[in-house]
Amino acid sequence: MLNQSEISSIRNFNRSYTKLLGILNKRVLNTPLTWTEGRVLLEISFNHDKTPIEVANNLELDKSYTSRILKRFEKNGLINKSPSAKDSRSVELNLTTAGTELAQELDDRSDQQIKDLLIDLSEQEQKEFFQAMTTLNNLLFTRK
Amino acid sequence: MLNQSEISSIRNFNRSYTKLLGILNKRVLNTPLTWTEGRVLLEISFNHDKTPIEVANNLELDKSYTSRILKRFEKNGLINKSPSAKDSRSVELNLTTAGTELAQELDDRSDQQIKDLLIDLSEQEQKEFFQAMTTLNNLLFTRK
DNA sequence: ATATATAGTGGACAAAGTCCACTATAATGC
DNA sequence: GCATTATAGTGGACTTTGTCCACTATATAT
Repeated sequence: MLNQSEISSIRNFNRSYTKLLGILNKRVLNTPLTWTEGRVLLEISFNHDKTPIEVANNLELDKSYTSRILKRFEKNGLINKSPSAKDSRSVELNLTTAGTELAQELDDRSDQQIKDLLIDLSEQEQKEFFQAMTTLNNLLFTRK
Repeated sequence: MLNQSEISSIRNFNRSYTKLLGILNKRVLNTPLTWTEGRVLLEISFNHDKTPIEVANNLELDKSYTSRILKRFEKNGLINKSPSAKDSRSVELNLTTAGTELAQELDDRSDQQIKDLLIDLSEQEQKEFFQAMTTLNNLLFTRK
């Protein structure tokens, strides 16, 4: 088991990383979307005909809250809703051209943010960074 | 420079870790404090005679928001405010006995959360985890 | 056919945080 | 020393973000 000093270091890293993620996530640069809205838009972009409930479940959002976001998206011409063929209670969501473009922009910016974050690291350090992150990912998230 | 697949992996890790930190941070178990309130309490516990503005700056909180939290803390008997000797516009913050106890409890719980997180890892894996996190910390936060 | 579960929506509310204006005091530039 | 400018703390008003509940319509299970 890790000792007290190691635990403290982990908590310290978590504090720093919380702050960093907060900065990365906070109002994605130069777009009119909040972080959650951005996640919703990207979620819809991943595949066609996703339903509101799928979006809500995948992102662990309240369905009511999700409904309002989607309504806004529709109003702003980012998505369109069509009645579901399989389930007439439900609707299928798809990005409009404008929505697709915005999703692409978000995606590009998010990539760029990561690149900017690592810009000061040497090639070697970037490899180390990636290795270390992969290790954490495996230990924390990919087991069971 | 990292390639697209590596960038995607990093973004994926960040999403997972955002979620994990969100769970860890969300309403610290069995206490009446929100995450931000917890941070404020711990911040005050770090050393004596901290001023509100120091708390606000250190945690990057709005001073008005901080003021309200502190007012609540005082009302609930967690801290007391005494006029600053150095600057008569300001006050010095100190934990009461109850505040100290609660801060200790928060601290203990936060430690325990980390331990719980790692409980399923072997000794060897915990060492790897710590190593990897230390690497990230060094590369991201401890340079310059 | 009836009971139960689920999808989507909106009203009402709560929590968390921001912005602005104000008072009191401190620090700075002459 | 005096005028100007900056800073600490507070509260009002507001926004953003998210939660909870109730309701309608449809689907699924018995």
